[in-house]
Amino acid sequence: MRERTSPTAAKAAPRRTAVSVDVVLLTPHGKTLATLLRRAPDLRSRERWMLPWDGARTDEMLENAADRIARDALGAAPAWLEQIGAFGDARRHPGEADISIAFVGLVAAGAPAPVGGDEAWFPLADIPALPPRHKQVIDTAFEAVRLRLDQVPIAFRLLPPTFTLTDLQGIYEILLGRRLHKASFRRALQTAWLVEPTDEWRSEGRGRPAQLYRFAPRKRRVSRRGVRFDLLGA
Amino acid sequence: MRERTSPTAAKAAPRRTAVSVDVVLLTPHGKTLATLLRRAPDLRSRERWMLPWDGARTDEMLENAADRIARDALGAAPAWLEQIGAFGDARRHPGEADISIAFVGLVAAGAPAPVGGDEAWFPLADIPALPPRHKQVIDTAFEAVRLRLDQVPIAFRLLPPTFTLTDLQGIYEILLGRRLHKASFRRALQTAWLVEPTDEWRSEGRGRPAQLYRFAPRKRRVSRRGVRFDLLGA
DNA sequence: TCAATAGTGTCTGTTAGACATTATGGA
DNA sequence: TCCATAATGTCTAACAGACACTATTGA
Repeated sequence: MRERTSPTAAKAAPRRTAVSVDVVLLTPHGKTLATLLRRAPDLRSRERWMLPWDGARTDEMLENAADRIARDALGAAPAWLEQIGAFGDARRHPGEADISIAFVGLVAAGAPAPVGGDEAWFPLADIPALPPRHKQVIDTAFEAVRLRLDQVPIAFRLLPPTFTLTDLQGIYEILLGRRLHKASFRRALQTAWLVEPTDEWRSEGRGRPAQLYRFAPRKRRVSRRGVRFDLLGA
Repeated sequence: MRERTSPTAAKAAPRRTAVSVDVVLLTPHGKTLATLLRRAPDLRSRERWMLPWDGARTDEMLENAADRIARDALGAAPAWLEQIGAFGDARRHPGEADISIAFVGLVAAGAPAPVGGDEAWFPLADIPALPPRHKQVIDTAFEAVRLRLDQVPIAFRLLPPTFTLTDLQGIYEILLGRRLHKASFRRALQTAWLVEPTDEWRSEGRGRPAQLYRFAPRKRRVSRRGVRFDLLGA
């Protein structure tokens, strides 16, 4: 057994640490997601990119800082914003932050490309070389979104206010990484009372036009489901 | 649309911030969970408690800091340890930390009571007045454990190496906050290949003795489940 | 007309929960 | 013996996935 430090030793004030707030913005992009990267000034004028970030301020809530950073990068507020954790290992950060507090933000499909030349959307499969900590943060962000998918209305934040059920299913397929069964998907959606039809239809090339729906949750699921034991890794 | 700051403005080094690492240790306690609190020295010699915590050090990974704090408080390593996020709102922290990075640790049932008089287990329903940020951290910790319950073998970390299936079901019922069906629970457990029986039995008062099992996952669940739409709150 | 996509009805295998029954110890 | 708990078999309703079919547009 280890020797135990006296509790009063822990009363010492925390040392001062360099802390950043880093934001992963995600938006649908074809059959995958894209994330917004900012050009990092580089003395050797190479192409270098990084996540939008800023130093944490003691006079500002972390959520507010993340929202500010996201608005600066996007020109608009993301449709959803949530913290995914603090990253404090030895991986390098572009601002030399000891600790980075990361947020993930969702942006509805069809967002305009960032106006300046300093930010751009990159498909997740085609991310350029990044500071190591940022690479880790992006991976964690995608995983966090996937894990919360059926508890939080994430998919609807990645779509405009009205959308087709095929659009919605496509988002779920991107996030889950696998195809879903169309009839089952719609049945589950119906019993969950999550969407309501509008009186508009959208024609997409050939084929029958699809009805547009809006997100309009009606019922509170009491979730009396059994245990699932979907345990991963050990 | 907001005026956008130049990207180079974000290149300024983050300011120095007081950061703490705070640990929520959880263990089963009757029909609920208990968390370990440490006595906070108070000048007016009132009873004041807080979570075990320490200042973050720049020469130490956050996970290592949490593990060290947990070992100091417990006298032993917790069976599981995971970060639950950074808390940086205005709520007061006992060390005046601007930002607290919180971890949750699981301790198997039957852990010995902490040796010194400075730490004690408190049932979740009976937590004394705490620094506001610590109250929030404990609530978040319990919620984080509940949400990860069917993705990570959390319940098994709250039990000793061998346990009865009734013990295991009890842990799930504590974490889910509702009763489960015994036969269904055992069927799901069987098809998941998560436990294997030992050749020991345990007699608990009257009734037939229960066979002891150990956690021994055999199969990797490929998880081809459909979407569930268990969306909460909006 | 054909091709392509939207949307739906039916069937079937799986599974969760209810219920009942047997098993096995202690009081 | 009686009681309490463990453990399991059977039935049924709910549901997910497969399949087929109709509907409706553009080319």
